[in-house]
Amino acid sequence: MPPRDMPPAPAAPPADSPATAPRRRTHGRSTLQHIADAVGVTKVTVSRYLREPHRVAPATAERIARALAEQGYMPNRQAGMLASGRSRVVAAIVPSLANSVFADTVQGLAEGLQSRGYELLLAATGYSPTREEQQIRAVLGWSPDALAVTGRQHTDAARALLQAAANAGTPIIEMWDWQPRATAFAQVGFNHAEVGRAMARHLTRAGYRALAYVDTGVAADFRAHERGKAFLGAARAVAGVQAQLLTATAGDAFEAGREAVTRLLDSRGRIQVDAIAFANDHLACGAYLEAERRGIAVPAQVALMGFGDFPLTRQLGAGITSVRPPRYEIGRETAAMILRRLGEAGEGAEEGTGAVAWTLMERGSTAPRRVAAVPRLRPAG
Amino acid sequence: MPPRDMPPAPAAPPADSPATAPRRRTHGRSTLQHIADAVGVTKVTVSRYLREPHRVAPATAERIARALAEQGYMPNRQAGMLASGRSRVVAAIVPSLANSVFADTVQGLAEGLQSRGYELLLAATGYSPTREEQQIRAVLGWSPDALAVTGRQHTDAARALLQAAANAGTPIIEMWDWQPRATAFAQVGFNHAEVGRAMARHLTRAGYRALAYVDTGVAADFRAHERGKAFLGAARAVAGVQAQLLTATAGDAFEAGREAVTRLLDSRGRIQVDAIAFANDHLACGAYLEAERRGIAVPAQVALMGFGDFPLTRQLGAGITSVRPPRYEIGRETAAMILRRLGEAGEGAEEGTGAVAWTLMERGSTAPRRVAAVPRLRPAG
DNA sequence: TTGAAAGCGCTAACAG
DNA sequence: CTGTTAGCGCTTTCAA
Repeated sequence: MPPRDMPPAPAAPPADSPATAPRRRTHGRSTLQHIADAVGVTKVTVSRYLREPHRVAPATAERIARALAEQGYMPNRQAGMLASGRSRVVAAIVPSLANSVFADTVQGLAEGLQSRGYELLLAATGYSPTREEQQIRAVLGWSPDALAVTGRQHTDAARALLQAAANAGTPIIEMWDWQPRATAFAQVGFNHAEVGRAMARHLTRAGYRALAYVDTGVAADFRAHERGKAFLGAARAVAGVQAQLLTATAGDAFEAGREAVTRLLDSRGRIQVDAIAFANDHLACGAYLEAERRGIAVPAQVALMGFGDFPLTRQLGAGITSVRPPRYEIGRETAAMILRRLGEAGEGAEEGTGAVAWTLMERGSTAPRRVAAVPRLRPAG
Repeated sequence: MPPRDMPPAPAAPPADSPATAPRRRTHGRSTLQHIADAVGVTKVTVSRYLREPHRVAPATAERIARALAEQGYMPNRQAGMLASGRSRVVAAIVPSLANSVFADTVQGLAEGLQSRGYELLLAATGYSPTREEQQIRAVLGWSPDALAVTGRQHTDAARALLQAAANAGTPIIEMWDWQPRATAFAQVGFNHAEVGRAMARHLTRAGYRALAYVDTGVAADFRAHERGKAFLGAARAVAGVQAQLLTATAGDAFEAGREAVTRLLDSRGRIQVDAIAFANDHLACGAYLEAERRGIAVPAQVALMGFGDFPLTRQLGAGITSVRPPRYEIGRETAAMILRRLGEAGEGAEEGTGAVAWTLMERGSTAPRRVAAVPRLRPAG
């Protein structure tokens, strides 16, 4: 009874289809109708088997299963989405896939989502707000069940698109940032101003007094700018501490870090600050290599710290102090929050605030300065 | 005449729709029908305006344009795909987005494709063949217009899926590898055996005689294994040259590179080979740092070379010699090949072989060995 | 436990 | 230049 196993060539005219007009074009793939014809049921039953197997008679189920396997059936997601209105797709937009920081977040997202049968649609903006707007527009065309974007800075048009989607019931999550005052959308991340302050505190407490923050040359890395601003504010608030701001050149981040160091040298080639914080670890590592080349001791002559906790920070010298952002955790928590809002909540279904913890990884590059180096800060007696 | 501008709330029952049965559920988004109602035409005209604007009367066109903007219309891609049978989506499957090598390829792909209005659907396998199979299955459900995968090693089932898709007319491209004998699918990449041989040749010509190849600990990085195999073969074919194979530990690649160096030390802490080639630059850089820590001079006591041309290779010591793979170019050429096969060929529409050139970047870490170091290879006189 | 009917939003002929 | 007709492959009531 089960007919030929050639997928797209049902032997007889399908009972359920208008026998008069032949199928217009079939893309070579087996459809529910083909399976139904092979088994001798209607496509509804096959569809039901696929979604709620227990609601189909065991005997029928078995024959359907066989036909499915024989024909190598693969569901057409477009059709499914169109009919059901739910896509089982979550879209995520990140600045750059080449940045390992976001790659880890995406990894966490993918793991959390794919375990529940959701597909991940990914787009990168290259740190360009207008490109982000385009990408938001593009992915919304896919009717994702949810959308995760990076940060809280968007063009007005992008914001409008997000707001419209949110109003239509699509969960929108802003990743990698976190503000205490609730914003228009859900957030999963941490507060970058807090990190900037913590970096300043770490250096001042270790006894450093002449500080610099080297910001990234990437204009649209708003979070790095925010850390820098907070760093400077917190540093300058400490008595006896000076702090200056530099902006790294664009291009190769290692070179930019090297160059930042050379810009901080005086005419006799001596470093003018005693500690430098960087917007990211690439810059910090480049700076370390330049210091090493010039015979500037780290941290004896200058302390260095970065952000991102890249593997290389553990390899250079006595280690470069860095802040470990919860990159993977942001992805996981975003996935969890999306699933919750989609009503797919697991056990611990409580809605969190979306705040995720970061850690300051203290390494040799910011070892406490010897007291002798800051004599004037202690009372003479 | 143009009615209210509330998108999903057409004032009157749509002229073109069955007025008896109300729309079942509308996802809050404006549809072609809404626009048509607002303008007073049928949805076909609106659809036509979207695809072939010049075939619509200027007056109508302008009113449609206005309605489109007012309602913030966004096409439903699922519906479009289902109706047209073409998705304007190209899927790509890479081992890892965290690996900058593939990130660049994806970048090239995205640029080449998005300029022609194609969307990129991305999936990562984590270097797992079974995961690749799952991902292939998943993305094929989206009916992509083309599919690019990485490498030529797939599970049998994956190969069958690809073959079926290819038979159904979907262009399938294997990226990052290239075999002279045509394989089942189109290829865009380079020959890794050739690279391995070139690496061996580079070292032996520079006068190194005791070689090692440190392969990656990632079991499914077949291309690295291939380079290693060819490296050993070519090295051993040279008179007086010895070559051994090591496999790096898994985990942090810098640490693995360090560890490889320690494994190559004799009991007195002296390095037993005079040159090491690595499966990738992370390993090579880790090795350099370990050599530096131990006071082993590079290249005087040991030469090092890697693969990938990562930025860090330009920063350490006098530079680490590496092979620059055409990462971005592979993406671009894959895009071009796909567009050609999809009949969207641009000017230079000739089908190439898909072979893309790599470059050996010679740096200080493999400077030619002084003659004195290999005395026994020259005739005593 | 299964089926019939209707329709998701859009495109593709073919008329007019 | 515009409309009519007929689906794309699947899900969803509602009946049987």
